[in-house]
Amino acid sequence: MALARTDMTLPNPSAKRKVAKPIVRKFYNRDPRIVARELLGKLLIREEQGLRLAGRIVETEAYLGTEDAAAHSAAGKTARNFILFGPPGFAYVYFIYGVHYCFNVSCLPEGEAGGVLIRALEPIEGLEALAQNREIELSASPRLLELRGLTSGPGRLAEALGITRERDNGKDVTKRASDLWIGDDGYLAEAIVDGPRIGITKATEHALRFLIAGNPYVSGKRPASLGR
DNA sequence: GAGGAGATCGTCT
DNA sequence: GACGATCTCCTCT
Repeated sequence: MALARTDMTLPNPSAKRKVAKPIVRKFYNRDPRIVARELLGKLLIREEQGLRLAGRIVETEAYLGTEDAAAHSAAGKTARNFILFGPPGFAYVYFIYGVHYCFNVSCLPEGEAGGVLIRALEPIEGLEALAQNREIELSASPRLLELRGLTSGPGRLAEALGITRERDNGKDVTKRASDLWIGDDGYLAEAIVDGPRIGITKATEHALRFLIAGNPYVSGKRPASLGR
């Protein structure tokens, strides 16, 4: 696994970017392993009251269907996980450890379970609002470590974007009309690495975690060179 | 810097 | 009643 680079530039709001377009549903109508890999570099966007919060997806995990012991869908369809068995391109949000929400996107055709967990984002737009949602006060010129704490982890990014089960479970992320959607601004993730999923106890032998090599905003243990 | 434990509650058996 | 796709704080080295 590649170590994170430390010379990564901080988000530059004035940098020229293409306008993000929603990703079509057929993108999600594929094997979660492919979707998880190709979602890297895309934008997760929350729009509310004329304000846009956005982060670039830098880390994902694929969860397969009933054959994947670590997936919520392993035991079959339940009141909680029915979104995973539905059509592709819909948000599956669940509450974990009594504290955190986690955001997934459903994959595969209706009737087949599969999903991709979004594990980490690189903050791109609405940094102050993201920090406010996390109850973190950013300094005037925030350092990498401050920004990293906003969205490096499933629970953190959900909190930063104000994602909850009540509000977002079942939302269509292929439609801009949703206030939570996934867009493509043409960014291409150059180097992608994979490895075992983390935070699980079953089916740990599969390399179903994908991340952009060298991106400092991924979750997990921070590289020693980044400091505490 | 690394590792461990507690928090806290929805879901499933 | 047990467990969990996490995070944060505290202690130890």
